[in-house]
Amino acid sequence: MLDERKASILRAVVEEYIHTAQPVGSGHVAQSPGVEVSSATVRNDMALLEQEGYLRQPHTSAGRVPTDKGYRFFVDELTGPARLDKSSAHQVRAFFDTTHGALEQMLLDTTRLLSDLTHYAAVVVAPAPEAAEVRSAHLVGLAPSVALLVVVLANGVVEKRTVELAAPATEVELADAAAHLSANLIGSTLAALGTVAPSGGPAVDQVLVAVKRAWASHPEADPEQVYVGGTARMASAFDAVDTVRQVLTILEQQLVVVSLIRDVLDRGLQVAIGSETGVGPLADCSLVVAPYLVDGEPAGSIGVLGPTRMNYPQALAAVAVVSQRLGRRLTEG
Amino acid sequence: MLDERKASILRAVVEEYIHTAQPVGSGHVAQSPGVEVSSATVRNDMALLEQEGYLRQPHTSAGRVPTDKGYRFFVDELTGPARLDKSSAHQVRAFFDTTHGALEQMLLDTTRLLSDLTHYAAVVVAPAPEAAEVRSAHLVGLAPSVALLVVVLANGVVEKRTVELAAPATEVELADAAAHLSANLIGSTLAALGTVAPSGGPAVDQVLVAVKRAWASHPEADPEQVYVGGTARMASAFDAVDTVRQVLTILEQQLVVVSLIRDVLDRGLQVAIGSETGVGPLADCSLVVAPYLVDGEPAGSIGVLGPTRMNYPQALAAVAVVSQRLGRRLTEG
DNA sequence: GCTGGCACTCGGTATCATCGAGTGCCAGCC
DNA sequence: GGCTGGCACTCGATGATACCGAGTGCCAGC
Repeated sequence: MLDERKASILRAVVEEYIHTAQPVGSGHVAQSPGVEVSSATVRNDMALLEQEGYLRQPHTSAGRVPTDKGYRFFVDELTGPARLDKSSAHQVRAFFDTTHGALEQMLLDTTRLLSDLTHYAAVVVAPAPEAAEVRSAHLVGLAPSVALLVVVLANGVVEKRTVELAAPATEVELADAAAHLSANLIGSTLAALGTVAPSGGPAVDQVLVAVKRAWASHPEADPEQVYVGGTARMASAFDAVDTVRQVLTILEQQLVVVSLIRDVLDRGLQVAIGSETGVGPLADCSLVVAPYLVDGEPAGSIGVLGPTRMNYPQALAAVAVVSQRLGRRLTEG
Repeated sequence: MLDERKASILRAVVEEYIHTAQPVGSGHVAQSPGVEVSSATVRNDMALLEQEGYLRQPHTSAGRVPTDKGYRFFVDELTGPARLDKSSAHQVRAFFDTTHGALEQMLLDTTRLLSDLTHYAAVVVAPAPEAAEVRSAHLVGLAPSVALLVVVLANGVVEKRTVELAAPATEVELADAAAHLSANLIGSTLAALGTVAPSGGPAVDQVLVAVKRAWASHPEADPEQVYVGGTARMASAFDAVDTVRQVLTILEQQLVVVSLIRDVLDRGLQVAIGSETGVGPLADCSLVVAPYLVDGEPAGSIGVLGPTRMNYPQALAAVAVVSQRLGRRLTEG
């Protein structure tokens, strides 16, 4: 696609621009290691690279800046699998060795870790509760005809739903219904809730119907819990306050974030660059994502959001390592 | 403290500055309703107001800007209890009439509501779990010597702790321990957990000891859950991207936010202006807070964080109304 | 004690020249 | 043919200069 020299020149432009955030001129590129030709030759090639859409000139007679396509080529072809530097690797290890407590807290802390590693904003999508095995189910009365369904999953997550009963139920009836639910659900996933058979007793069945209805009406009360951290980093990444505002607005919409990440993963990508995200306000942002596996199955995903001129090798390495360690940690339980 | 005319002039400066974000000159003030003197007189008074610390001149021969002390006087003496405008009041009512589902989601949505009403960032501190009555307690085995303590509170909150057992326990032993806990806790608060007496059986007692230890080591795994919303609004409030970054950094530190709010309330204040917050990076921010009552008892608090030149009457009204409605909604259950 | 008048300040804006990094192009060299 | 040095050109950034006007402090007078 690109001959070797053009590729080297593109690499030099991208790396320099990531470093300085200033348009890169032919002189600098000619002096880069890996480029052994004169600035005039570089100029010719840069003009071609611009024609082919890899580079862009902010103004006539300024240096060149990579386009999304340029970054894409850099990420796909010019960047090998990178390793985390020593201190970062140590930081990751220390984090997963010492982290403790509830899953939710760990996931939130993981956004901090990722953000510290990369200096960009970080997101962590929690494991889908549907995938985990049920360990126990309880029904607790809160008011005469309001109960709370509490389901404990094997990974330590607790799911709950408010259940509005058609008629008041006694503690005993609730306990019977819970026992029936437990008997049918333990060992399978929450998805099996829809197919639980009636138990026989009318009072208990009334409760079961209400439980099913409560579940069906909010199957995803946590539509896919997502944790966001390091948003303040976005303010360092851009100097236009309006860009910052737009990006923050996106990050506040959990639904958008989740579907964005899912979409990127569904396309088989690790990185979405600028307009590839499909989200207008993120035109100047790139997203690096990775799923994490629990018990060998994809459970959730993590990601890093930064400016398009992000340090891709570093971000990719950080996301890869953290997703792997997080998966391992959650598999251990 | 300030004679009537000076107060009127200060009011005019504050209101104008809140509106335009530009230093206010004597000419504009003289034309304001409520000020019936010439600009020369206004100038004299403004010089005095500056000497006394209510106003500040960004540069010689520019207009005046209120100081923290100026805002403080405005808030304390010049601003009566304001009412929410019609559409906002309607928005609040509609929100609390239609909101449903889990407490957590409601509190998160409340930050959206407050942020929409005021156009500033909003925080909601959840009710302290210690205060709520226990409705049921369960112990679920996750691994041979790991169990999960799940406690359902009367307000629908579910508290959980991972419990590391000294020795493996059977399902029956866990159930016995849970029954013992339930018997001792139901009707009182979680604080009573520390004083639960042994049950007699050694296997069960082993579990009880582990439960107490788990609770004691993370009494506040949710140190005081806090929800933050509308952070993107901070990017509209300031034009220095660095100020935005600093404020966001603060908002990301839940502990800081919680203690800040608590501190303000402890001082008996509704509003903390600029340096009154005691947090350096918030020198250009003001915080408007209010507690909300559940069953007549202070349960949690809500707040709005904006620039010092915020619309105080509006923010105070919004916070007052929302805290009241939220408390009522949570009291109903 | 308030006001109109006046000299003064000084930040913001516009104009203009300069500078220099960077470009495109071309003739010449290997 | 392809690379290179050279050259004229572009144009954003920087800085000097002037100007404008909103705003001030002060003072004499009503």
